[in-house]
Amino acid sequence: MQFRLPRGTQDILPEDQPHWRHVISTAQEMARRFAYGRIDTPVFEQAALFERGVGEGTDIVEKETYTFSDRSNEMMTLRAEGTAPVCRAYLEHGMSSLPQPVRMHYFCPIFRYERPQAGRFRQHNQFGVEAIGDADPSVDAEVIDLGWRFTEALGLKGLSLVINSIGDPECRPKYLETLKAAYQPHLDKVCPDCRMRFERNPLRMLDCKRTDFACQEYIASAPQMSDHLCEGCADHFSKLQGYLTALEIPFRVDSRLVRGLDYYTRTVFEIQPPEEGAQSTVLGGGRYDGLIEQLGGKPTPGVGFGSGIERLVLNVKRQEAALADNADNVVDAVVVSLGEEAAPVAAKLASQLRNGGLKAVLTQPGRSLRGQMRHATAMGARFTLVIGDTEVAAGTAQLKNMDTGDQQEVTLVDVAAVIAKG
RNA sequence: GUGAGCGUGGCCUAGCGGUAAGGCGCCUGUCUGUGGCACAGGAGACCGAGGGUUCGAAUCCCUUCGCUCACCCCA
Repeated sequence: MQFRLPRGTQDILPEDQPHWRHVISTAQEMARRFAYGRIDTPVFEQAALFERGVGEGTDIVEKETYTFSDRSNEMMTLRAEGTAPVCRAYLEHGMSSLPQPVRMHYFCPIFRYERPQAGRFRQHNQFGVEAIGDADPSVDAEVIDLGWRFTEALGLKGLSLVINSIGDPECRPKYLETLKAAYQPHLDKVCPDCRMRFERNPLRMLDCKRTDFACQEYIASAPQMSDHLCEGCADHFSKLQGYLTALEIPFRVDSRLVRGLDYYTRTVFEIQPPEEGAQSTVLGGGRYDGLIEQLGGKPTPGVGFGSGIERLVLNVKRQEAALADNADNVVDAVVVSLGEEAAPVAAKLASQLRNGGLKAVLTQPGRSLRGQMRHATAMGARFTLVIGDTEVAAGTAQLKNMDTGDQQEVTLVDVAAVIAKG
C-alpha cells in the first residue's frame, strides 16, 4: 500500500461514529446544563502562545509541538493544548467586561509529537471547559462537578476522582526547596529519571513508579505539599473539599498528583477509569491563576479541564456502556430496478424518498433481482421497492417489508407515506 | 528519546525450508421478476520492503520500514 495514515493519527470509521456521537452529545448536554458556551479557536496559533502559556521547559513545548514557519516566516504551532488559546481569546475579545467567571467549552483536535501507544496519539480530540475570572473554590468544584457528571453520564463505571493542591507562587517555591533539600543527600540512590526531575521538575519525583531504585522509600518519607501550603491555598483547598462533599462527589486526595503544564496553581485533579493501562487518565485539569497574566493580561484567575475523547470512547467500548445505536446500519428503503427503462424511474423514486426525509439507496441497475435483494438485506433495508417494466407502465412499485416479507403494490405517489407509516 | 513484541488477500487466522490454506466479508449461480438459510462457484496475496544462506525461503540470518505495547510525558 502506498499511502498510510501518519503515525499517531487514526481514521474514525463510520462504524465507530455511534460511540463518538454518544460521547460528544453527552458532553454538549453537560456543557449546556452548566451554562458553558461553546468556543472554537484556530487549529494553529502563534508559536509563542504555547511557549509562554504552557511553559518553555515543559516536555510539551520542548519536544512535542508541531511548529512550522509559514510563508511569511511567522512561527506557528498546531494547537498543543486547549487552555492557552481560550485564554488568548478571552483577552483578545475583552471578555473581562462580561460577568465573571466567563464559562466556555470546546471540542478540538490537539497535536503533540509523541510516540503513540494505547490511548495516546499525535492527533487527539479533546472536550474541555474553562471558567475564567473567578478564584473562588466553588468554581473549582463546579468544574469538577461538570467533569464528574459528564463521565458518569457516559455510563462509565468504577471511576475515581483524584485531587490535590500544588500551591501557588507564594508557597510552592518554598516547598520545592524543602523537597529538594530532603532528596539532596540521597540523589545517588534514586533512579536516573528522578535525578533529572530533581533539576527540572521536582514535583514529579513524587510520582515515580520505579521500584528498582530507592525512589519509593523517599517518596514515602518526603515532605508533603499539603503540609506546606500557605494559608490562602490551604483554605482554598479545604473549602473545595467541602464543596465536593456537599455535591456528593467521591474523591481522594493524592499528594503525588502533579500536572505537566507550568501554569497550574492550587487545585489539580484527574478522573481515572478502573481499567489498568498506562495512559488511563480520561479527564484532567486544574486552576491556572497565573496564566492570563503570563499571556499579557491583567491578573485573572481561571480553572478548567480537558478530556480525551479517544480515551473516553475506548472506555465506553470496553465497558460496552454505549446504548445500542445501530441507526447508521439501517436504511429506510432500497430501490431495485429491472430493465433499462426502469432504472431512471427507480433513480427518480429514490430521489423523491430522500427529498421526503427518508434514507434511501439505489442498487446497481442491471444486477439480477436476486443480487439486488441480497444487497438490500446487506444494507439493512427496512423496505425494498422493486420497479420493473410492469410497474413503470402502471406508475407503481412493489413495496416489500423486509421484516415481515409482506409485499404490496403501491403507486409511486403513495410510497413515501406508506413507508412512513411503518 | 529508550525498551519489548509483531508484520500472510478488505478483516481474522493456519502454514515455520519444497513453491500459499481456511473462516468472515464481497460477487455469481442453484431460484429466466424477489432477500435473510443452505449448497456450488468466482474475484482478491509478488506472504511489509531490501539483501543474504540454500538446489529451493512466507518459513533461517542481517538490514530497513511499519504497527503494537511499555517507559518518559500526557487527554
